[in-house]
Amino acid sequence: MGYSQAEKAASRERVLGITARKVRAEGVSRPSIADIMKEAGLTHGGFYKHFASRDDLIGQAAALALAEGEAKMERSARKNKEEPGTGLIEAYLGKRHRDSPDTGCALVTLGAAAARGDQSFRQAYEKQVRSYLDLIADLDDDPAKGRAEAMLTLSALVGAMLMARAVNDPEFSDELLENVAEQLKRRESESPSTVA
Amino acid sequence: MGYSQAEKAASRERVLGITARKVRAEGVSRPSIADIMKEAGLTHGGFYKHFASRDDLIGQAAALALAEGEAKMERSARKNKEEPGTGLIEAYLGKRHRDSPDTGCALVTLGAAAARGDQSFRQAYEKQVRSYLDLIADLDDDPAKGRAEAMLTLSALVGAMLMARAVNDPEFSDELLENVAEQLKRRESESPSTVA
DNA sequence: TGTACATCAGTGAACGCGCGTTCACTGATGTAC
DNA sequence: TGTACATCAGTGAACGCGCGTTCACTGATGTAC
Repeated sequence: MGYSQAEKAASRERVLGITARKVRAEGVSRPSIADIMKEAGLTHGGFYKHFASRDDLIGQAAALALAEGEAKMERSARKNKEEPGTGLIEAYLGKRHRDSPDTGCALVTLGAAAARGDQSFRQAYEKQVRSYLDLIADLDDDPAKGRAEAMLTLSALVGAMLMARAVNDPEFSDELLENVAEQLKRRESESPSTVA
Repeated sequence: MGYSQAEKAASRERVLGITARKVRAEGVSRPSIADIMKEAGLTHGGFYKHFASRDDLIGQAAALALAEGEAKMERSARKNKEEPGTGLIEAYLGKRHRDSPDTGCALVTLGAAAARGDQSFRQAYEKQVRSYLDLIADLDDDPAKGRAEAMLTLSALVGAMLMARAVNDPEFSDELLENVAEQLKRRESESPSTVA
C-alpha cells in the first residue's frame, strides 16, 4: 500500500516499545515475532525491514527496558517527596511497582537473562546499575554517604523486589516489601554516615 | 536390554540432578529434553518413563535446585567460621559463588522465572525464602535480631549476586560483592539491635 | 531351586507444531525531470 | 507545477529446523509356579 518514512519510524518504535514491555513481563525467550508484530498492528513478514534478526530486536528492547524502568522510577521518586531519598525507596518497594513488572525496573526482571547474555546486553545492564547508584547518591540528603552504601541500598531494593514477585503468598510478599523498606528508611534517617 | 528397578531410580535421579544444574545455568526455557537425556547417557525416547512432560521435569528440577542451593550455602557458612553469621555473608557474596551459578543459590537464578511461573513453582520458591530467613536468624549471634533485619540481609545478598553476575566489567562485579559484604558485616557487628 | 513368562526401562524412528526466516508481490511515497 | 518512475514498508504464503511427544520394538529383570 505504500508507507511514508515517518510511518516506518513510528512502526519501528512501536515494535521496540511493545517488545521492551513483553521482555520484562515474559522474559527474553518467550515473546514471538508474530505476536509482537500482531500487537503492533502488523504482520510478521515486515519484521525484517526494521531489525536484522530476533536477537537484534531483543537486544535493543532489553536496553530500552532498562532505560525506561529507571526513568520511570526516578520520576516517581522525585514526585513523591521533598525527601526524594525515602521517596525512591517507597516507590521502588511499592505494591504498584511489584504488580506491574512490564513497566518497572528491569534490573530485577532481566538480571538472570543478562548474566547469561552477550557482552552488549551485559554492558547495557551495567550502565543501568551505575546509573542507579548515581541516582541513589544524588537523591540522598547526605552527600557524604558512600558508594558502598548506595550499593547496599540498590542490592536490597533489587533483591527484595525479585523475591516479592516470586513468592506465592501475597501477605508474605507485602511483608517483605514493607519490612525491607522500613529497614532502609531507618538506615537512611539514622545515617551513621561513617564511611570507610 | 532390560534394566533393574534400582537402575531406573538412578536414571531418574541423574536426569533430575542434571536438569537442576542446567536450569540454574541456562534458565527454565532453554534446556531441551534431548540434551538432558544425552548428558545423562540416555536417549530422548525413554524420558516419558520418568516424567509426565517437560513441564513436570522442569518443575521438579526447579524445586530441587532451590533446596540444593541453600543446603550448599549453609554448609559453607557453618564450615567457614566460628562466626557463621559473617561466614554466610562471605560464602554467599564470594567469587566462587558468583562464578558457579549452576550449583549456587537458586533464589537468584530462578527469581524472575518463579515470578512468571505457576503456583507450585512459587510455593517452592517461597518455601526457600522462608528457610533462608530462618537460617540467617539462626546463624546470627544476636537472637534478638528481628525478622525484618533478616529480610534486609537476604534481599541484599540476593540482589548483589544478581547484579554481580549480570554486569560486564569483572572489576565492577568484584567491587559490588566486596562492598555489599563489608556493609552487611559492619551492620552485623555494630548490631544496633533496636528492633521495632 | 529351576523354569516360563509378563513387565517395563531404554532405543530410535517418526510425527506435528511453533516459530524464525525468506520471498515474490503490491501500491503509495517521494524523487527526477 | 505536473508527470514518470524507482523505492521500499508491509503482506501473506512457504520453507526448514528444533523440539516435545508418541510408538513399535528389544531383552534383561523379577515374579509365579
